[in-house]
Amino acid sequence: MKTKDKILQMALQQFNERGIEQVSIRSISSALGISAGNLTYHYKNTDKIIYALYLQLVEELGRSIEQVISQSPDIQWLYEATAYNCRMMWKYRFLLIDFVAISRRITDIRDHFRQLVKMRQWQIRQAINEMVELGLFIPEWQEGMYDKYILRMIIMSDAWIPDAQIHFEGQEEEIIPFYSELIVSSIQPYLTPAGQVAYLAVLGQAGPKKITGYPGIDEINQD
Amino acid sequence: MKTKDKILQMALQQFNERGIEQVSIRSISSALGISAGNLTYHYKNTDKIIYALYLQLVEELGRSIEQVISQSPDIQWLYEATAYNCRMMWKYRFLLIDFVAISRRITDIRDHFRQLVKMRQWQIRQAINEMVELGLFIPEWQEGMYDKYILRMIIMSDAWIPDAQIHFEGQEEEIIPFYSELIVSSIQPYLTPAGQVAYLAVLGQAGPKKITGYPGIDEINQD
DNA sequence: ATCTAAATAGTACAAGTGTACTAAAATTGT
DNA sequence: ACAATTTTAGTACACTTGTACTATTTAGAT
Repeated sequence: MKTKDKILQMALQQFNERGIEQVSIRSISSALGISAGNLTYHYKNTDKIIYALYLQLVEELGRSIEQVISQSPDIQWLYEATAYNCRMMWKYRFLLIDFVAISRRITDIRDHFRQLVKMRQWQIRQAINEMVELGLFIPEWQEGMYDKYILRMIIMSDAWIPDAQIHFEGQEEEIIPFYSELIVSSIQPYLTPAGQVAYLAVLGQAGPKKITGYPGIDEINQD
Repeated sequence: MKTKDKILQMALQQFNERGIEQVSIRSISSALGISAGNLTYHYKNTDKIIYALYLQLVEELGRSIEQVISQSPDIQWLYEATAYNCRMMWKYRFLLIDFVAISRRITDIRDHFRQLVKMRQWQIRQAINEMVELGLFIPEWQEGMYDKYILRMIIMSDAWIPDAQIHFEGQEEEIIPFYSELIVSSIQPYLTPAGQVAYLAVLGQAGPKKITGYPGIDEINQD
């Protein structure tokens, strides 16, 4: 593996584990057993590394969109797209955890991200429109109803990561399925009876119906 | 005003404007025109200041809960409680923007916050149960439906701040009403017809029905 | 008025950071 | 084989940060 890739790999690991403030050119280089001078040859500073990793994330997200845009959307598709997105977000979670700080330092990222969100909004909107046609989603009975829903969904799809970081400790394997399902479950009240059936079928094969493991949930239901 | 309070005030301002990494004992003290040595006399380091500000937030949030817990919940109550929370969150927004970084540095905050979330979950659960009794919310027709909803709502009530920070620039006055309504609007599909009426009545007096201003929303609806 | 504690200023230090620079080593093309 | 380029190591510097410490001023109590 090229040094340049090894740097990105190690940087990603350290960013995710420690947060961006605790990672420096020296911490990465010493972990890799290379000199700091060598690292600065490849990446002038940590901001350049962050930017490179951001581009990686965008590319990986884009790849999923291409894959998925060909077929016509259904509940299964929605679930898988969400799960895939969650996995990618988790892989690059430091970006979302420190996103405001990062976007303050690297304004290119903020500008690009804004575009990305617009694209995602548009794509989800198209998918919902199609699924209304297909009789899976109920028609929009209040103006702006689905726009708001989409916005909440997009915010949620970034926000679960800080939440997971705070409330889960250790048990990493459970995190992705838990939050994937939590996010997808927000569609439930917008489904037609036919959509409900499809949703439950997907859930039946993919995940549990009851959320457990999240600290606090179980205690609520005891009484 | 006591120096100790002036420090907190200035620190809050700088934290919100620059993010925690860009604020130091020296930046605060020089802005106040006092010596760094003096500041360390009151607060040993920035972490102590952050913790003090966190306690302030918790106290202000708690005050709203007390006020509100006496009366029986309705849609109006839900809206006002949400708006009040949003205002408080925004006032201490740096805490939520950098929450993961902060909770890594000050583990007391993380532990306390976990408790706080549990409390909020429980309170919302009680309120929803009551509003189901009152015929405003539909009965829970799927196991765990409201638990998931509550969790999404709580995540959202912290997550809108980073989103606002990225997508809004300048126009601060619009932010709170916009996101308050976005959060509250998530209840809509869970309302009974009677609940709908109450919800629309509250909206009519408090905010616009259509979301505008959020970059991207308007473009979606052009076609 | 004086004694004591609180509050403030100022200085010094060790540690860490990005940056710039030089020189050696490795790789590549011809 | 050799020249040119890329890659690597190492060093030095200016800057910032938290921390510790001393000395001075201010305020309050008796």
